Amino acid sequence: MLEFLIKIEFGSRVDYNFKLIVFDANLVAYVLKQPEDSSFAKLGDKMSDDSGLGSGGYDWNTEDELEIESFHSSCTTVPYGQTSGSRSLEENSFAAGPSNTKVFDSLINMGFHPEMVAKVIQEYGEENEHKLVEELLTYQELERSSQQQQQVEPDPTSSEYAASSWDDSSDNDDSSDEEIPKSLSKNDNTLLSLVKMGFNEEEALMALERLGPNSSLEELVDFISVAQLVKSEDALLPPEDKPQCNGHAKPRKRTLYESEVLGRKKPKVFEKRTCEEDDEAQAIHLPNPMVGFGIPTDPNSIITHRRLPHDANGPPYFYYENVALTPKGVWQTISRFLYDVEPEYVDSKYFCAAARKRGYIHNLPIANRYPLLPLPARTIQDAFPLLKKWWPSWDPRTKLNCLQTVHASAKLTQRIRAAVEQLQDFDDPPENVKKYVLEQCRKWNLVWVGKNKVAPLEPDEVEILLGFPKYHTRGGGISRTDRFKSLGNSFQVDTVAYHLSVLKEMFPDGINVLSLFSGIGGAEVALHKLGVLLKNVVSVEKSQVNRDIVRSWWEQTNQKGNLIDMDDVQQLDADRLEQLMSTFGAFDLIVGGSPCNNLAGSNRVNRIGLEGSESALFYDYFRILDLVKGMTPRFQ
DNA sequence: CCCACGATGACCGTCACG
DNA sequence: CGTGACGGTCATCGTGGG
Repeated sequence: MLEFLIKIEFGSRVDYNFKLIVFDANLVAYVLKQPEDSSFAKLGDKMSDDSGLGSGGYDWNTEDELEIESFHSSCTTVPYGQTSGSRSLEENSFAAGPSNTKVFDSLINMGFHPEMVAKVIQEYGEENEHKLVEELLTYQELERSSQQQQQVEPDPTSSEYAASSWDDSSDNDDSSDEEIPKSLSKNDNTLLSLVKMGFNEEEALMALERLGPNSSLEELVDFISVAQLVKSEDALLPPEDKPQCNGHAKPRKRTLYESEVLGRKKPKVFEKRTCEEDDEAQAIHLPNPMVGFGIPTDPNSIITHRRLPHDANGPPYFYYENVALTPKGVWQTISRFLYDVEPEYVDSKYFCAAARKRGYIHNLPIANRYPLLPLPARTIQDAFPLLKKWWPSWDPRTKLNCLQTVHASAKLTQRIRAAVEQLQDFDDPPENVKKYVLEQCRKWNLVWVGKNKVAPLEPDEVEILLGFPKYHTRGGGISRTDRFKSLGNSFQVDTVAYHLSVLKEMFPDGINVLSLFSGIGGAEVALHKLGVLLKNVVSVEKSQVNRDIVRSWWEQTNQKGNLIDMDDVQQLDADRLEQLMSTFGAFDLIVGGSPCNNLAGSNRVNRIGLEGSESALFYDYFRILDLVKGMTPRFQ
């Protein structure tokens, strides 16, 4: 079966090639002059450095992209599969090069195909991982859109099988995951031979994958030669045909690919990303005021209709959350993974007395939302009436800032007391004292708890602000520090409940929930408060204390359904999901907020973006969501 | 009006230590 | 387990210049 596909694929590839014939005499000359140079990568790097513009701006990887594209949509049956099998492939293909396996590993862990990862690393180097992710996403988009195209208008000569093979096997990736790398690892020697012959290992690898494990060395050499020729063909595009892109090389090949190969409507993503300026222009910017598609307290703010990208539609419904203020580009990446759904940015200060700026990406309907009742107090003074007595007139705060995992030290509150005690007139302090005190109060979310006294909030108070039952996190062996930590990492229940409220009417008999990174169960509490019956909840949470909290809440609220908890998202693979779904049926909702450690502004140590060790768990959310999405039709 | 510039403020945190 | 020390990025806003 695999061989059959590959052969057809090869045919289709040749079709593509002929659409792209443009010769680059310079490049051909260069290649010929250096027949012993085994690494075309050098050339590629050199070229892409001064990239895009001018006569030297040869776009080395144009053909690679086609290769990836066509290979991926046909041979590989798991779009973003991540397997141990891929490892061997990765190691083999990189053994010869000076590769940073950390970067490679991390990209593989995000679920990208090793082949694609190898390509982009070669093209862009390893230092800018974010860039690499962007590129990989771009490839994925391309793949997705062409896959759709194929489904809509199958091409009898080349590509109809692609859609069907993909569809048929998207549910059981096990077979394919193993199949491809196995066959490749059997060809280590062949690969080695090709590299020794002076071929770039990537090209060799590509050829091997293309022609199958049983192809002869001659065939492979032939294939690579043709590939090289075609690469060079692409390079002679007249410069004026190349969009001017601020010195960045890649965009041209996309437009080329779209117009020449796809020849059909351009995927939105590529239009957006044609030039750097467009990147800027379409950068997701935060709404002001940050009310998302509306808040219950301002009917004028409410939008009841939006258009979801086709791929985004359920089942299952999904709901993803993370901090709104991330390093640049993070939400673009998240959004592109999550089927290009536009984030809904909401500040929970419109739901409670504390700010909490978060982005939510979900495919839920947005009409007829309703809030939990009673509405929580939305000012500090209403939420904590006892504080009013001590609140100075010159502290204008009515809302708290974001509730975090840490709180102010006793020493700081002591310093503030000292500063305030010295005042001759408490109600009218000098400007510098006022400024210092207010600054610290805002920074640490301090409240006035007595004469000259400020203090951080207690965990019980944080629970209330976040919409949890009082003492939700108290007792059962959890320390005060851990309470702050768990609460600081949690959902604001009222905000999430408002978004999830549409489920109540849709699922009168209850829902099955897959809750990833559950924490202290913000989503579960929200659903329960909404009166949505929880039939089966599979909850994945690393922290034991958090799992205990959820379990204890589950028992305390006399839930009739099942709570299955797990400690590691990595355990949740296709097999496990298959097992769960065949026991309970399909999941109706996949909810989760992945760790923000490497994104949050409070992190001074390693706020390194989505590829950070914690925040990269987002890719597991996506991986699992995408798996479930593929499996769901069978369990409906 | 537009743009550049600086000031201001907010931020689901990490680490070593006792 | 509690404590206390540790900046930088990013968005917004006001200002002054063209």
